[in-house]
Amino acid sequence: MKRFTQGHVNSSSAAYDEAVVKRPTLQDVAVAAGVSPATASYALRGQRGADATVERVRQAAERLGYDADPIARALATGSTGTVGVLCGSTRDLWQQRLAVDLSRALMARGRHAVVADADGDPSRERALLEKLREQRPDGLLVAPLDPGAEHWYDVAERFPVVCVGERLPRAPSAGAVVFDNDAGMAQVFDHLATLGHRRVAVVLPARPSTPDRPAEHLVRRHAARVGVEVELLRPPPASADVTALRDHLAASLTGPAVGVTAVFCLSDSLAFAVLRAAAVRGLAVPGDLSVVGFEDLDVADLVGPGLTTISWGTDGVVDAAVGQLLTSIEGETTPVRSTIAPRLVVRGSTGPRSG
Amino acid sequence: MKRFTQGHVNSSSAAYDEAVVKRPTLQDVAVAAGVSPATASYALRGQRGADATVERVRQAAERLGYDADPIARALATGSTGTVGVLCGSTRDLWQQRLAVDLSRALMARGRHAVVADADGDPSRERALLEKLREQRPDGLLVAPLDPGAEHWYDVAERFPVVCVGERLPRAPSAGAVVFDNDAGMAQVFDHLATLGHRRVAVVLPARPSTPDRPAEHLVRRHAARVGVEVELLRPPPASADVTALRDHLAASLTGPAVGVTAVFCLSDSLAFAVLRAAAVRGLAVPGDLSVVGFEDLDVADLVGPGLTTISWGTDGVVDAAVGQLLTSIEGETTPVRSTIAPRLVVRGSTGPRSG
DNA sequence: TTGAAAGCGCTACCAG
DNA sequence: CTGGTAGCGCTTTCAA
Repeated sequence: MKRFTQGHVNSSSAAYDEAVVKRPTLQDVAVAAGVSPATASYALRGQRGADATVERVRQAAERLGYDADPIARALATGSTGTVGVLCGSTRDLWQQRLAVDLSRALMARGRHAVVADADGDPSRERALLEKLREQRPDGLLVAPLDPGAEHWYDVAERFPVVCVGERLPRAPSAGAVVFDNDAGMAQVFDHLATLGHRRVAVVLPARPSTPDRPAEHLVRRHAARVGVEVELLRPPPASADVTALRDHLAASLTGPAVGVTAVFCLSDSLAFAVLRAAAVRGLAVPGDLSVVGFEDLDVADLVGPGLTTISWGTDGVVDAAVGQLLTSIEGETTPVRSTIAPRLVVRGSTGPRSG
Repeated sequence: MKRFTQGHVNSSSAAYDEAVVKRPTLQDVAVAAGVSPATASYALRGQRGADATVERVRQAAERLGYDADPIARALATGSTGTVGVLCGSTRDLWQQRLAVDLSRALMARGRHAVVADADGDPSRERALLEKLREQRPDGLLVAPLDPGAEHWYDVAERFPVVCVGERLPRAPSAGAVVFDNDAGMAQVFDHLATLGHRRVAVVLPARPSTPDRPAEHLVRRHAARVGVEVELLRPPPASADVTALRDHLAASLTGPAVGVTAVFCLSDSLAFAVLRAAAVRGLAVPGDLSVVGFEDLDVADLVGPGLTTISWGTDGVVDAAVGQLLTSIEGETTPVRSTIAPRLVVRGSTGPRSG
């Protein structure tokens, strides 16, 4: 068994344990190649050196199975290659997907992500932000629970930050990837109005502090434009629990939202909850109730049936976010905004009380 | 704007830019507290020192807003606090969930995860493993694409490794969290047989190299036990694409699997594909076809309808995996095995050609 | 109980 | 084109 040691040499009788081989260092490579550490360092990074020397160093490194210690490199250069990803809640399938996709994209670009999940709790969001900062990331990608919070300002002043799905009003220096909600809602309301729906419920995600005024405003404007009556539903943040949320919505369906023929949800996870609520109430979807989601998860074609959604092209979001962040890390200072365009995916929604 | 610098002091005219404040170091704290760096270091970690001294150092640190640089600490101690998580494919919703849950659990335990996703490609699995190793993680958590691959041996010899969902036959020193497939399949076949199904198709996940003999064997044994005839379906690895997989299975439904009344899928993602295939063929689920999944995703209650599943308690998996890994990192050398027990979740599956 | 000093492995300056 | 060397910020030994 050949095992490289890490850490202090004094840990156990390492030097005398033939099973333990010290991991080769740049020093070792330099000696093996008959050059100085400096030369070896430059050579391996292709920064300078005569071709012959570079080749010799490369061979030596290869032979020893050397590769640079990223920790030591990070300490020397001050850049860790790490990007912090902070999610509001990976219970939300869209964010879950976002988190893994961002990880993958970052790794493909030679960096690595450290994902933190606030799990719906704003105070945890704050704490995790602190933890991520301590890791000295090169930048931060956030899908905030509470975009209006004060702490984003400090963070954005110290690290390149790109925010996904929102703007950070308190942190003008942060980049952002936002959805063209205006266009998306236009499509949804046009669709519903065309089908003949006159009264629709709109389910807004709960916000820990700042209620989502802009979204609310857009909803009202578009509803008015196409002449449909809206009933705003705001399930409390507490109902992150699946059944609690379902029951809350089921109650709404017999209360404030009684008689609506369509429900427009501002996230797919909310749409799922509405589908569950409809099942509880014995309402057929899309027969009795048309349900529209505002994302487009892979499973959207299976649930329901007939969940119509807005697709925002996740790939575009990931590319834009990672792209922005990396240029920002590489020195660009002016914050950028990318906007993602919507595309309506109709899956068998119908007009009111038809089949 | 007050921005801490990272990296070499010589980068730009840092010293003369009043907007830039150098992040406080242990040295600074030591000076402020009137002690040596060594004393400060010990004091902050509560390792030694007179109470008064410790308190003084604490105050100084607090006042300066100091917190230790994890990079420097990692270099000095040889332990990075990082755990590599390598997933076979986060396209699979179960693994996607696993990845984020592991990240969360690790962070809660004071470490952080770097997740890599092989995305269904065994050669990428190998490459990513290499990348993760270079990060000098304290340990590795893997959900392998190809458990039989050679490279697991080397890795397991050099790092604490815990494998979830499988054993690594080539790496006896690795820990494992496995599912009690025997019990799970017993439940599934009992269930189907009780409902009166006589002929069921079983969809096995494609393996890049080693075909999953043990699973196949279990299937045959349990099928024989309850007297049902099985038709094994192995969609090719190439059909990772959603529609390709669906079409492949739809073809099977009119080919080898014609006339089956139930389909048992060894993962929920496969079950989803079967549901799509059934839709293509115009088969009602669970009326014409009962579908059983071998995981229990959160959305399982919505798809279908009536997807019966085996629940493996994700929390248990995560706890076991992280627990094993951390004790292994902390010095325990003997590999552990945890086994997760199954629980059948029946959602409206029916007997053959009934309603 | 405290401190001086030697690393950890690499990068980058500056001189040769 | 190359090499000495001074850090990066922390931990840990060993002596006081």
